[in-house]
Amino acid sequence: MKDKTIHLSNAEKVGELSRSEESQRRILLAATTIFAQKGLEGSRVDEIAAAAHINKRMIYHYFESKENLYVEVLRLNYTKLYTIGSWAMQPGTDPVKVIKRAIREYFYFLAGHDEFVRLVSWEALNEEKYANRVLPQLLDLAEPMLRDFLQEGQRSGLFRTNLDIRHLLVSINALCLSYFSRREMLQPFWPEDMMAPSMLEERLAHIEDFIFNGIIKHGEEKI
Amino acid sequence: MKDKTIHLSNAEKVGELSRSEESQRRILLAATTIFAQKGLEGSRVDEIAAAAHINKRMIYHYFESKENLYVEVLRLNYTKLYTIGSWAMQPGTDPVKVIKRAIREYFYFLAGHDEFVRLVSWEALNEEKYANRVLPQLLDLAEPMLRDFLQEGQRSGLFRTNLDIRHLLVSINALCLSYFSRREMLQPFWPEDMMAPSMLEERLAHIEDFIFNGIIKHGEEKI
Amino acid sequence: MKDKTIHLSNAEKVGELSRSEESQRRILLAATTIFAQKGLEGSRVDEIAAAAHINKRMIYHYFESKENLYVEVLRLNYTKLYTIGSWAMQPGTDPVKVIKRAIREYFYFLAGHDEFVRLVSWEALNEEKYANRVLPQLLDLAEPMLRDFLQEGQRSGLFRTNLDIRHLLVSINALCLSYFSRREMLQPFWPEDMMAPSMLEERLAHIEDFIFNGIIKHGEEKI
Amino acid sequence: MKDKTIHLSNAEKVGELSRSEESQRRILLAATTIFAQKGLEGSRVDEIAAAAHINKRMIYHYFESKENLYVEVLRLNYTKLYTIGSWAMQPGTDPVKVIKRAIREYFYFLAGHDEFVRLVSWEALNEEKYANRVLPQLLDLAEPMLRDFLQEGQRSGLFRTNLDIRHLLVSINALCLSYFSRREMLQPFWPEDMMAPSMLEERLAHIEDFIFNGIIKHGEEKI
DNA sequence: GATGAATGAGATTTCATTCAT
DNA sequence: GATGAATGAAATCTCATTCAT
Repeated sequence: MKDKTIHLSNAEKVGELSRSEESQRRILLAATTIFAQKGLEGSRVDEIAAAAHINKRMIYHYFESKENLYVEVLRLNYTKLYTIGSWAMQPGTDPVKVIKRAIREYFYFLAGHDEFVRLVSWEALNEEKYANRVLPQLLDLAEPMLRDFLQEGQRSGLFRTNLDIRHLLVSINALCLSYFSRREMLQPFWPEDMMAPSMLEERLAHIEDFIFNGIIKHGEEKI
Repeated sequence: MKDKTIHLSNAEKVGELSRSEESQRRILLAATTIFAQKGLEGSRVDEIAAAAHINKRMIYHYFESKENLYVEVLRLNYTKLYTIGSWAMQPGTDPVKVIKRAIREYFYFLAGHDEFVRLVSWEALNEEKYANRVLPQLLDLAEPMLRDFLQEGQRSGLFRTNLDIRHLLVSINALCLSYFSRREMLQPFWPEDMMAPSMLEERLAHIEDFIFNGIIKHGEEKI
Repeated sequence: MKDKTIHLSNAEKVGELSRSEESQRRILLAATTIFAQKGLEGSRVDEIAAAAHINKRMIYHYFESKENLYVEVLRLNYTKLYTIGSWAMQPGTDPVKVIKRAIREYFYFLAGHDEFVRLVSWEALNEEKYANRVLPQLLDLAEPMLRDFLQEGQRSGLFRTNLDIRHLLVSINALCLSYFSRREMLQPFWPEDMMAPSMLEERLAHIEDFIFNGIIKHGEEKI
Repeated sequence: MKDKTIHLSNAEKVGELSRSEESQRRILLAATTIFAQKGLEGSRVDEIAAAAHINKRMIYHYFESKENLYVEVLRLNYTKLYTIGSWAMQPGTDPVKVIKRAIREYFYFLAGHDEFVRLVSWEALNEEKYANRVLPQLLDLAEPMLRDFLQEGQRSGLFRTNLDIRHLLVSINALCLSYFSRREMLQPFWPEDMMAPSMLEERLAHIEDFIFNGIIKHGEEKI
């Protein structure tokens, strides 16, 4: 009951999950969907149990409380990004290509993981109360990776020297995330489904353009 | 009870509010604070009544339901932005200055209205369910203003011709808003209080820089 | 909600209780009966609400939790003994009469307050966990009274000098209380209803006999 | 499953217990501790299973229900007193010594068996509901023994003739038991740990003093 | 218009017990 | 005989809403 991470039983290290592990995974998946949709307060344990096809009692057996389950959902989903991250930030010869690739990976991760986008948004409103039980460990893991990646970008002379990396990261993140997190509101103004491949590529192109060029016609600057 | 907007009674058009109007205003202010903090689900009618120093029954008298009160809170706060907006988007001779000024106004509006930032974020997660009862009217009012403003920007040759205005608006909004909406998470990485005047100016400078220049050193582009 | 003691409202200092006070009193009376019967764990809030003819919600409104209600029940009932106590330990000329009178009062208090006997017994098993939230204040009030009473007893030469007052009190209490607290088990061995007046007098006589042939200096007996 | 007393299997009448018997004994011991501490309602089957290092299912296998297990715990522990009793009530030449010895044995049995003290107290509050499933048989066994013992006391002229034996037994029991059952409450008023050998002897001395200055015919004392 | 008391429906959590292996 | 997973019923507690004055 102490250690909530799911261990594979000896018998079946590969592939198959024990009955208990399978149940826990079902609960986590159902809870991810519902918490992402309705937030911690708005979600009902009954609903999660029904969606997981399991008796409500088992949720308390495995996760001790609704709140705790929520934290585990965060852990599971935040970890996914970390996993993608290690892949996305691989070095390469062309620094522009390297950064474009990282942004693309991140963007499509968000496109493919609506629950993640929403969980992150709930947590922003929760003042990261629950995420803070999970993030420190993940950041410890991710930080060296990210640091190397950024240093490489600077060394290669990609970033203008007067650019504050902190602000840059906040901004890139904002450009990617907001397309998804505000979708409900923006969709009416869009020519077609914002999740259509062409629209996604369009947004990504805009982001790249925006990042690499700014909005002003070159040669016309007079700031 | 149909029309929820507050009309001044004939007797006191100027300045003073009747007892009833005063109560309604107190409720709306208290509700703004609490809904902004905890969202619709997370807020308690009892808490709002206590904060408004009014009997809970009165909330139902004036607003009929918690949900309805929430919608009125949205209306009140969204209207504030509209009011600022008319001022921020005034034309001028220098198109760069005009747009910088608009961004600055918006940025400092957000800086000064944490409740607005949060209400907008809750609504994004609510799939704009409640905001949709309020936004159409406001957008009808705001749209011509915004359209004129953007056309002026394009006519003056400020925006690169291949720039999609929709994306541009989404991006500018994202760059401004995310600094505030993710503050809780970012603060630990910041050198000082993110709301300190110097930090706000720094962020604004970054946004302008970002918008007008992109991240790459000019002359080095090879995309 | 802070102060759980029941204050009479200004309007009706004498006799009548306000609606709210009446409800609280009904809850406390019902809870006394049920907690005395079944203990904290064994009692159901639903049952108490039904017995008090009130909505369950009000119990939480007035008392915040089942546990807290239990503590207030203890306070109410323990206070009764304190009230009796001030009357029972009045001084007099004949020390033997004085002490007999005190014992008689205590004994008949127990006889008439089965709930008290049981509440005290539950608390003994609860390791006085809840009583400890109540007793300190009551003991502070009762102590000087008791101290005077005992000193008077000693000054008058009633108690043998080698008698440990602490043990004496424990013993007198045990002799009185056990008749009631073990009644269920003893009744089968008794000739008639243990609560019948004659049986009560018989027990009291035994206790006096037992005590006075124990605590009095030999040669001074005049019972 | 009808007869809940534990029979030794033929194979191992002496010393060793079979696996099954060992399990049952472990359950009974764990259950004794926990039921004594928390009572029937307050104890959790899970907790007992954990304490007995056994699967919960086995408790149902051997004892059918929690309630039934509780009864068996009572049987086991009440039997202990009966066992001691036969030893404690041995006749002797000096009737005063005989009775003092019996009281001492009983007193130290209680001192050494906190679980017994508590189980007896829970049962008093349960109105002997569960004990009644166990006591009749034990009393049948114990009664002749006790009767002989008391008759011997009377024949030898130890008890004053006007003494009601029933009351006397209740009183002696109360004097011994209350020291332990009210310990939690009394301890603060005691000079040192109430279970310290010296304190126990002090209490026993008080009891004897109390009893013998009470029950013995005057003029015959020779303590 | 204003208030304090009350309520019913439903939320989270708990627990003795049983199934399947 | 033994085990881990599962369950249904019921407990405590919560909250938006309404009654009575």
